[in-house]
Amino acid sequence: MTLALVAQRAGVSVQTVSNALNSPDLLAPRTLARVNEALSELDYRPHQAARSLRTRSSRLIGYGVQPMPAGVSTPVHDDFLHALSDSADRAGYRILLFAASADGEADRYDELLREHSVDAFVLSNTNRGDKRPAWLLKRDVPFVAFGRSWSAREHGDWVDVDGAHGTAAAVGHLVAAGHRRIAFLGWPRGSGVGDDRARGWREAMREHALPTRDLRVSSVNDVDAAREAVAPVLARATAVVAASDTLALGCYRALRDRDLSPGRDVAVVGFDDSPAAALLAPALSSVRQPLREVGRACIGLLMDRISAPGGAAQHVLLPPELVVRESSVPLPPA
Amino acid sequence: MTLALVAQRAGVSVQTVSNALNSPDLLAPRTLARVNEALSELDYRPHQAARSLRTRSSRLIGYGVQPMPAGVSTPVHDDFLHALSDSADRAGYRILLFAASADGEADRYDELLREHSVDAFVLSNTNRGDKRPAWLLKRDVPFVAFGRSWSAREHGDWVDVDGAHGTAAAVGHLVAAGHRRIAFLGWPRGSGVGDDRARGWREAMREHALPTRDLRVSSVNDVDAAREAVAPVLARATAVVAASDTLALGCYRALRDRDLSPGRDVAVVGFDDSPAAALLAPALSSVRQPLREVGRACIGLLMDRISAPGGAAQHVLLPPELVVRESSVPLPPA
DNA sequence: GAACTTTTTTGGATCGATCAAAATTCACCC
DNA sequence: GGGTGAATTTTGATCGATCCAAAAAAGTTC
Repeated sequence: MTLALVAQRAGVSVQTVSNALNSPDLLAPRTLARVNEALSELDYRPHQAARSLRTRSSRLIGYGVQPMPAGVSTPVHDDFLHALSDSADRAGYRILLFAASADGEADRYDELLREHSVDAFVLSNTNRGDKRPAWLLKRDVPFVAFGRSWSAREHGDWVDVDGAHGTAAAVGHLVAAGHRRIAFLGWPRGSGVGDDRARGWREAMREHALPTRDLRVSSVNDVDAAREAVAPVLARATAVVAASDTLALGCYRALRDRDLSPGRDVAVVGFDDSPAAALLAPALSSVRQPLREVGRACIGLLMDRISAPGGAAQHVLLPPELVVRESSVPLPPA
Repeated sequence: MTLALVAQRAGVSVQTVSNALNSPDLLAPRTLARVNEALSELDYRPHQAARSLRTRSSRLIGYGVQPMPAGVSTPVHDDFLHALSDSADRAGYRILLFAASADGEADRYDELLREHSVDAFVLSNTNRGDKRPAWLLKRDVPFVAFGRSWSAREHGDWVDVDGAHGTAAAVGHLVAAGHRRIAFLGWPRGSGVGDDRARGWREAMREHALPTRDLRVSSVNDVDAAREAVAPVLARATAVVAASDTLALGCYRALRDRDLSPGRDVAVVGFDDSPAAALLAPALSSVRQPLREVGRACIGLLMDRISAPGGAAQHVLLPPELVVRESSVPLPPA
């Protein structure tokens, strides 16, 4: 099934069929109709390799999957991948998956570019000191990062979830439920994401004229570490906002240690809405990242970048959504 | 960076360089060395589109991501995707991700084939009555399914996890710990995966000369449904093997309802080793699917199929691994 | 109806690799 | 030294779509 066959069938030249596909406004209406008929009768699809060779564009977007460090549950990004593929499809692009090394080596990226296998990249898990953005920027390769580059000076396009907005929403919700002493269980200072979530809590507390003194504790992202870290603050607080569901679970454990019940005695709100959140007893309130929208926005920015390579960097900050469950509302009398 | 440039630098013809890459044994050692030098000095990579156009093979494998029905936690297949990309890479292939509709419509698959965008497919989530295998088989399109086709007659290649082996291992482990009345909490009969897991339990019980009568209960894959379904059997059993972690969690709830403690009073083993399993209190023993190996095997079968399109169908059944945690061993005295 | 635009169609070249077959080089022997 | 056959390298054509420039057709104007 080639253009030539379609052309023969429609009684026109190959170029005319190509025009019918790529710039239909060049054709006389009568001709266009005839070609379109042949096109759909033969159910024609252009041969991607041929098109790609000529136009020097693969219409493929690279996405590197990193090996999951055992135990760390990546915020299920199935949803994200689906949204990414779906939006890309609509824009006439597809996603090329490749195995990226955990440390963000650029080799794989370089290889794909030299092979002309991809036109652009979507990055995720961009951590502080990630060399990929600068590397791509220098080479004028279109890319978007899911996760802003916290290392300030760089300015590539990115889409991110407004963590501060999420923790602030959690505080707002708890305040409305009557809480005043709301603690924050976060990660050690220094991680962009963690500091951002902490900020949301701090600012929201200030806005409600509530004290934050002695209400912030930190722990690495591990259930037992969090359980120990949060213990001392439980005497002073009636609610805890955690920077992740794992930390929130540590908080559950610490409460149980003191024969207190999450939700009933102390309200708890997590972050990420991992699959486990809904399954816990009591079910954990958590802040859900709008992964579908993130995927959509990534493709949107990428298309802008591809069509206007020199344009100013764009940033999209999406608000997450607080999912209220049993852990932050009084349980109904059984 | 084209073959022509490399050829010029090495002082040979274009074809010679191509041969150096594709059939190096055709070249005289001296020439090969010279070409290789030029090749690596210029850091040459073949233009995929050009290669693909000529060889009529994209070296891309299609994988359709389905939209995740909300709430149902897909067995985190991040790991699977990484293994898939990694193994594909090693075989000189890459993964093309596309958004597939939930109901397994073939349109998208057809489109990709007509565009020559992919050479083969990896299917996952093949449920009973899935039309994709038959469709691909009829068209002689190479594919592998993750998950055997339970609908008997079809014979495409597949890789699957031996569910029966997993539940049998759970039974063996429980028997070794002294349990004799071991119940099975499964899904309603009729699902291939569920019946397989049930069979493993039944056969292992028989092998250990243990009774199964009145020890099997079923429920849909929902925590609260499972909680109710498992209740009656708890009086008769000292251990429960569940067909999924969700069901196992329902069992936890049912035990708590009766003031019993999972692990201490009644042992519980789940299936899938979802991220939540390790986080529960007590941590849930569960059967882990070897997703890395599954991914590797999928690519292996696919390569065989591509090189020998007419060969007999191959099947790979991988044993899962029982991960023992607190829920199935006596807790150490605190 | 000639001269000049504007619109539509055509032929030929091109992207960069591989295939098939021809041309060259090499080794060996009489 | 030339002939034979094998090993090695080169030439020319091709995959299928798009770009370019120019030809053909249609439409305007005087």
